[in-house]
Amino acid sequence: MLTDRQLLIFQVIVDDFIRSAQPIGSRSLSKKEDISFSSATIRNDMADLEELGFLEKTHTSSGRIPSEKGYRFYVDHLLAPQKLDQHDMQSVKSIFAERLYELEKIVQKSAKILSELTNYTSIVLGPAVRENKLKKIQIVPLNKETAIAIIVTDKGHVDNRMFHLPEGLDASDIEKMVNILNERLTGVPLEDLNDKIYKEVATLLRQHIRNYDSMLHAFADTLKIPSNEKVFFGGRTNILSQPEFHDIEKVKSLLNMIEHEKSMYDLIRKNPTGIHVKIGKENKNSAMENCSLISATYSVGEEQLGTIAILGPTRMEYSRVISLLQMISQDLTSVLTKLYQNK
Amino acid sequence: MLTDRQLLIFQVIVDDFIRSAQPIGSRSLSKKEDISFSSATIRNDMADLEELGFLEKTHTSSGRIPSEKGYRFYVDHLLAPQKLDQHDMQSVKSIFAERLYELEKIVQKSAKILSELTNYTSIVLGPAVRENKLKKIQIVPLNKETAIAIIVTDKGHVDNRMFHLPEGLDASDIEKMVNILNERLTGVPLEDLNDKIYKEVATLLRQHIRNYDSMLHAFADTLKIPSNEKVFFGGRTNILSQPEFHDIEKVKSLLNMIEHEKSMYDLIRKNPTGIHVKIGKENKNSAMENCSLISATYSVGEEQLGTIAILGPTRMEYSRVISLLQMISQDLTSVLTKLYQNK
DNA sequence: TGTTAGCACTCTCTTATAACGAGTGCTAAA
DNA sequence: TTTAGCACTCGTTATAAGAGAGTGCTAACA
Repeated sequence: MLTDRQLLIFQVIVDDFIRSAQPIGSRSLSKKEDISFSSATIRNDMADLEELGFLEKTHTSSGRIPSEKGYRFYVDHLLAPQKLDQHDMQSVKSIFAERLYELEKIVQKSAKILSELTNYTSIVLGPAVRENKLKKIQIVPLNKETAIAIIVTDKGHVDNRMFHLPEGLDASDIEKMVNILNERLTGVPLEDLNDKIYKEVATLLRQHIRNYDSMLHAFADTLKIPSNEKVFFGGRTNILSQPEFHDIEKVKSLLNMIEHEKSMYDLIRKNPTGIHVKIGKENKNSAMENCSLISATYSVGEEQLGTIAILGPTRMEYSRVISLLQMISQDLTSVLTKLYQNK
Repeated sequence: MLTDRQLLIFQVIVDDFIRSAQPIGSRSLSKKEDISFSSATIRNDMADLEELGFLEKTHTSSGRIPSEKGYRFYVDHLLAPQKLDQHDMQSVKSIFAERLYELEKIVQKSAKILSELTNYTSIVLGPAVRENKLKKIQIVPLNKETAIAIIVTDKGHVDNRMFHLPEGLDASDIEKMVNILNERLTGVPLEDLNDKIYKEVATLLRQHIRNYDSMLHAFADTLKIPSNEKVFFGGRTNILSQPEFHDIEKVKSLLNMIEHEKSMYDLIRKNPTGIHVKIGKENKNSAMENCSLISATYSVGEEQLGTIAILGPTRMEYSRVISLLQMISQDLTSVLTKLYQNK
């Protein structure tokens, strides 16, 4: 469909625009090293590329910029897997240099490094806790009225909830309850805990514990609240240094969206394993019209754990960002697998 | 020093500027309802007020705006304690409407409501965990190599750290250790834990536990890391809707500063009990030159727990914000005291 | 037939100029 | 002491002109 020359021209336009953020015209293109045809020839090809929907003009007599369709084509067909340079490699490796045992810390540091390297905003979803399996439950009474339930999962996540203690309960009741819960619920995924408690543990509890009913409800209720999966950000305001966002009005809705963690979470969560690129309006979100989102998943063994993503302008350094994400997600996966695979 | 008329003029100028963000001149002032003198008279008084440093001009023939010194005078001497309107009152009360047991949740909700009411940025410091006292320690082994230490404090704060298990340790060792730790350390403030362990618990541990040395170190090391006190924000980007921050370059450093939680923490932490107003350069921070920070503390009983603050432009609604903070900090204090005072 | 040179035209951006409006300081009169 | 009047200042807005970078189209060229 496209001639080699058209491909070359298109590639040079995209690369140049990603660098400069300025529309590029036939005359300046013709002066480039890699290009040996006249500006008129280039103009003809540009007209063709525009007709195909790969290029756009900002006004009738301006240079061309890539369209969303153009970026899509660029990402799908023209992206040579680029090698990261020395500095990028080192920075990524530095994430794992310290001995960090806590998943959250590793994930947080990844977000920070990633945003510093790219000058875009990074978003990292912590592991999906709901699918973690219960390792241990503990109940610590604080005073006569309240207690804290502490839940530890097999992946080392710790969650805690305060709840109201019914009256007339003594320490031995709580101890019994904790024992029963641990005996019966260890290994159960967190999302199924509530169900399981009512179906399998309730009758057992009834036999051993006074005031079983109100205690069970108070406790089970706190389990219902989904533990909010954590979202970590790096460089939330990096977007401000991109020239396309120099207008406050344009940034506002975007920054608001970034601040609202829940919506970012929803945006990224559902991805299947692998690297995904969403360009401009492909993100079904008006605040992100001029943004692209590149995401990668990380896992422990076969089990997909979380997602790591970069949010930047559509004019993003796709090649480099993809390489970076690929590398980090691989490293994360292998480190975490080593840490948590062996039961 | 100042005549009544000058005071009146000054007050009207400040109030008007806080509303409109526009410099105000003698002629428009003279048209105001409360004012019955000619523009020339006002001009003379304005000149005096400027000479005293309370007013400034943006250029030679512009109207006047309050100077920082002016705001300071306004806050110190002209601020009538204003009653909050119905809507504000209700919103504040709504923070405590739900039965929230967890301190963090309450504090988080306060930040949210506060930023929504004021359209400024709210910053709330969670309780100073370091001063909490140990209620219970628990160690949950995850696998052969790692374990999680869980620390519960008397204020219901839960902290957890992963650490490396030395080899050749079995379950009974850990159990013994936990028992000893709980026996000896309950009631000790978190910040003293590390010290106390080496001084008082070490010898005891040595007698009962194999491999005592490496275990103790691994464990005590994780305690050393100060639990980062949490900072909650509301309306991080609200500042963008203030006209004085329409210029991206001006906002950038400010937003960066807000994103860097540590520096915000340091900015607010040290305040003594009560309400404090820092205007413009009184905040020793160049990014906050054009901002004011109003902060209030909240407590449990006599013990000061945390701080709640509002960051806005120097042109802030001082009166209303102060009233709001006063009210929230009182309510927070009384609710939390009720929750945690009774041991 | 594909490529190139030339030319008229378009649109943005910058710069200069003038007019307007809100404000000021000063002087003199009430 | 207060007020009216007046000349002056400075930012803002509107308008016009010119430069610069680009385009599309036509005609010549290899």
